[in-house]
Amino acid sequence: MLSKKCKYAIHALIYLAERYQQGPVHIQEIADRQHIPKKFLEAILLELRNAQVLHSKKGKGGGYYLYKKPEDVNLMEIIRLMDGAIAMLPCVSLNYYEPCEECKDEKTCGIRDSFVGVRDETLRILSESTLAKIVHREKILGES
Amino acid sequence: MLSKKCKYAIHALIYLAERYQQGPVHIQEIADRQHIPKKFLEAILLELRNAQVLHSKKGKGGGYYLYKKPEDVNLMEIIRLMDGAIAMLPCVSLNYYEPCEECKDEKTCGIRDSFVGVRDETLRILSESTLAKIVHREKILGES
DNA sequence: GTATTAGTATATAAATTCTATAGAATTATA
DNA sequence: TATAATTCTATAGAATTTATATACTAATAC
Repeated sequence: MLSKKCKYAIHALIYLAERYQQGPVHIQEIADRQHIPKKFLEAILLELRNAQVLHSKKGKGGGYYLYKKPEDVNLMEIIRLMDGAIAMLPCVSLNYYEPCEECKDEKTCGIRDSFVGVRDETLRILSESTLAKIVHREKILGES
Repeated sequence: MLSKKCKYAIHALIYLAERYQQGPVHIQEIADRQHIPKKFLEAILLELRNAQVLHSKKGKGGGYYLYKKPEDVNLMEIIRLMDGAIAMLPCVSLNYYEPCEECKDEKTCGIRDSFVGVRDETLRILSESTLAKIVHREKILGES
């Protein structure tokens, strides 16, 4: 399951994607509209800024705004930043690889293949899911 | 990521699948061979017994043994028993459904579709991965 | 220079995961 | 029937992660 942190991040980013190139948005506004504790949201947005997904502007009229294009930010990236590995086992993770303690020998491990398959399908779908597509989808669903 | 509990369960079940229909196996033996804390393993095996995956025999000469056929136990089932939902969001879980707090309206939610896709692919692969196939795969990999 | 806003550091609450302790109940067998 | 072997039960607590709150600092616009 995704952590709350990750879900908050996704919703905040969608909110900002809907306002792409319309200037900075206050943390407080995002917090209010998406029902996210403000201080928790600050930490989340900060991480996203450090990852160059967002930029921020301090002082009056300041706030956060999407730096990357909405079509260049996808769920795979967001989840990795917030929750870390997407794979179900450390030994099949591309970005957070670690050998399994329980596992004597990776080459003769009978379960690895299954989890490699799950990982690949998961990454394929999540990387195709960009903020642009999500915003577009919500617009269409909202109209019908 | 799978919990340790779940990984322990998978390895214990593989161990028992390799000894299917060869009589009860001691907890201690499984614990030693798979490097699992004995008391933790006890709790795990108990759950699997309550779920009718294993049966047990008490007293001298007792132990645990696989009750279901190895071809009828798959990773999907084991993970659900140990860790609960497999889906990444509660609102797309088949067995552990809950509405998302963050979500105002499921019908106009732009991310649901992606996670439904991930869930379906994951379940497909995991449900195809039976203990029988895993044991068979390890045998082949071990020989080559 | 004052109000507004993000940024930083730290504390703490809450929940989950993992492991350990102690002993009761059951069974085989000598 | 006594003994040893084993599962079963209950509970406690350590360790880790997740989530939230408090208080203050730094930058910016006007």
